[in-house]
Amino acid sequence: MPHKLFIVDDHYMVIEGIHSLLQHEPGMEWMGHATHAASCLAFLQKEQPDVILMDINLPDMSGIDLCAEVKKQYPGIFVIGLSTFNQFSLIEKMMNSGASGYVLKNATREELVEAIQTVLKRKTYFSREAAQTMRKDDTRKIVLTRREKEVLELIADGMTNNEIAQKLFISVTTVETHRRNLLTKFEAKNIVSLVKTAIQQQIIQ
Amino acid sequence: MPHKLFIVDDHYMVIEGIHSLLQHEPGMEWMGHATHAASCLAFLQKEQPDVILMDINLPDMSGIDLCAEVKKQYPGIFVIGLSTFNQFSLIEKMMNSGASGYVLKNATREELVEAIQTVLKRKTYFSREAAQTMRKDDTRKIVLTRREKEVLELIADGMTNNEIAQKLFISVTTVETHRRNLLTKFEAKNIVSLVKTAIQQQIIQ
DNA sequence: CCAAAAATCCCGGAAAAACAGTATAGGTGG
DNA sequence: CCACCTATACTGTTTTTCCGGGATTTTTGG
Repeated sequence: MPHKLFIVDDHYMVIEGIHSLLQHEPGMEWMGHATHAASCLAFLQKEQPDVILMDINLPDMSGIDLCAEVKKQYPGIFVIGLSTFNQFSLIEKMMNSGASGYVLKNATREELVEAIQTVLKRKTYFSREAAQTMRKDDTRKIVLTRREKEVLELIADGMTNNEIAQKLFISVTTVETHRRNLLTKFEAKNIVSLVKTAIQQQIIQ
Repeated sequence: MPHKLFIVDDHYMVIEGIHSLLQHEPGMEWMGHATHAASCLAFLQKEQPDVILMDINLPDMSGIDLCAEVKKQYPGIFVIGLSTFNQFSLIEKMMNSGASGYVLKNATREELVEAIQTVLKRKTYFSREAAQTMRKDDTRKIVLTRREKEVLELIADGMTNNEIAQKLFISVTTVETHRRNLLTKFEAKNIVSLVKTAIQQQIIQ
């Protein structure tokens, strides 16, 4: 029985490209595609593939959330994340949503085939460059509490400690403490450089 | 005589996808592809296409710089920018490098064909969403002087006015003046929010 | 239930940024 | 050649951040 494959990506040229790359691959059945999350979920109500290749940047929902939803409703489907971005934070979030693998869009046909075959064996697959990113992990993870992230976002919006205190109905000194803890966690010498690295590391937008 | 087409993109699936989408299009000859800037330039020394579809994110050089180089050496070749990102700054830079059009990667086959046909008539083409982005241009352009950008970068790295003054061999008060001018230009209430918008608008990295 | 983590709060002082107001030298382009 | 932009520089005041010390209460997970 051939393994059924489905792809979710908003780029027609990528869908067409993967279709073309895999069309002569034995043991794989092309079930079709969706260009957004909603149509993907609608399709799954009727038919279920064995593997979904899922882009992270979709117009209506992030691939990360879509993956979590799919795994919740259909735990048996294996999801492979597909993205241009070779970022630790993205790969990590995708895997936490239950994905079985992550493939960059510069993957070769061979990598694609290997990814699909590997996840079907209930193993995890990363394309070469993605695996490299996961290995080095030089930017060791900065973990913020809910409140700290909230305060950081307001700081990044240009609010002063005083304004933040009023907005959150807490004392200025508390805001000041959060600010100091943030500086320690980021090992930053001031808030400006902190905000820069927070944006670069996708901690805030 | 069919129009010769070449594509530069580091994503095999995109190359394959475009090839597949355009293979039955009459009047177009597929010349081949390159996955990085160097091999593109090498190819052009032997043969020249009429149109190049050029990705902006290449491993060895930005598509923006590659486009400028290609147009300098071969002004007769029409370049169409190709990218995931629908950002004003990118589209603008690509057009300033001499591109004739800009197509997002979510373009349909019809848009691709139209883009190629349009640029061959020496006209400019934008895919639907890219055109939208160019039209609204709500973030009216913030123009910084060379020195202001230099100072801004140092500020964003967490340096104080004093440190910057020493580094640039100018007075602290001069740095302070630059800082004030930056705040005025960005209409920001402090440097933190300024740095945030500067990163978002790709003015700094 | 209890320890750890998270969130809250306080003082005081030094350092830096923000704000207001001015000014001058040098280069560029119409 | 003259207006305009750019880069430079200064004085003084107010506001905000940064840093040194704490401390208490609430929440959460094993």
